[in-house]
Amino acid sequence: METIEQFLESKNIRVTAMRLLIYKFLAENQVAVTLSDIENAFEKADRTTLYRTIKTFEENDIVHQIDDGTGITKYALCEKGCNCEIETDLHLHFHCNNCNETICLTEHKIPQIKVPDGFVSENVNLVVKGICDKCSGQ
Amino acid sequence: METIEQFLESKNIRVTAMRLLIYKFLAENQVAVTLSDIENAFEKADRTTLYRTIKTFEENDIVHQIDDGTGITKYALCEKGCNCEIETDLHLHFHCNNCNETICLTEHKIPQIKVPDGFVSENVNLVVKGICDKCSGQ
DNA sequence: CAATAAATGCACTTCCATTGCATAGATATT
DNA sequence: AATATCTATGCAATGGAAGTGCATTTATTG
Ligand SMILES: [Mn+2]
Ligand SMILES: [Mn+2]
Ligand SMILES: [Zn+2]
Ligand SMILES: [Zn+2]
Repeated sequence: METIEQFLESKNIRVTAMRLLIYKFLAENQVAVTLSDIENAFEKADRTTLYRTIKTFEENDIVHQIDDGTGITKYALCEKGCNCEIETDLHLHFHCNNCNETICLTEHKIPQIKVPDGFVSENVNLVVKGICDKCSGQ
Repeated sequence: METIEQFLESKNIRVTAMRLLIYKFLAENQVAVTLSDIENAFEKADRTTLYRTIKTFEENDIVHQIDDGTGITKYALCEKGCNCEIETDLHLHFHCNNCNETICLTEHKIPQIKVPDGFVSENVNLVVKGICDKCSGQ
């Protein structure tokens, strides 16, 4: 069982208190979070530090960015076995129009999309909007 | 053959010089344009007017908004027969990582996307990124 | 023509993302 | 251990795009 410390070191990222806290925060949240969400969770920390921490994570394929169409960038931990380095994030994202939460549907891979002749598809962003299970359920 | 004037009137939009110019500009461009693109094309006009014109078009299903992941909203004319009022834009969009242009692939409809139980899909945003025909071709 | 309504232009605001630079903290080197 | 070196953090400022309030111009109506 790999600790977070070991995991970060394996990515050649220095272990700091802040990074551990933010990593744990992301791990606790099953939904994608905004920078403001992180900011609210760590009011003592500076916004820039949080921003740069998440960028460091992103550059090292620890988190992936999600553009769910709200205009605010969201972030979520990559799955364990994900190969962000090689291929881009292939699962789809769901944005709830009711509670405004965005979640990774990591089980749901994006289908192969046909593009016209002459076009080369490199990656695909697929966001489904609607009502999430928590909001639709009773 | 319907003129632009008649078309705007059919949508209960007053015909103004500015609106005609912007409509023509959109019709000339086969690619999706940003507000800045329009601004550059009409340097004499005020940004707010351009902004509000495009919003008016959007509200009346003359143009649709495209979020291609660049962070900058783009707009394109709706197809003639499109039923924006009823269903959301169902075709996919292609963003070229080389020339940065985004185009509507109106022929390519978005496939039915399965979502997990409890989730309700209301609409889907699908953007394929890669290399466009102009950039890949020789 | 007067009264009314809509479109335009200017200024300003808000929100989020991003950067420069100074400082604190950690690592490496002697 | 002391110093030099590098990295992470914090603060302040910037930039870009979207959006709004209000005055003015322009069009429409009676
Ligand atoms: Mn995801
Ligand atoms: Mn389109
Ligand atoms: Zn919900
Ligand atoms: Zn291209």
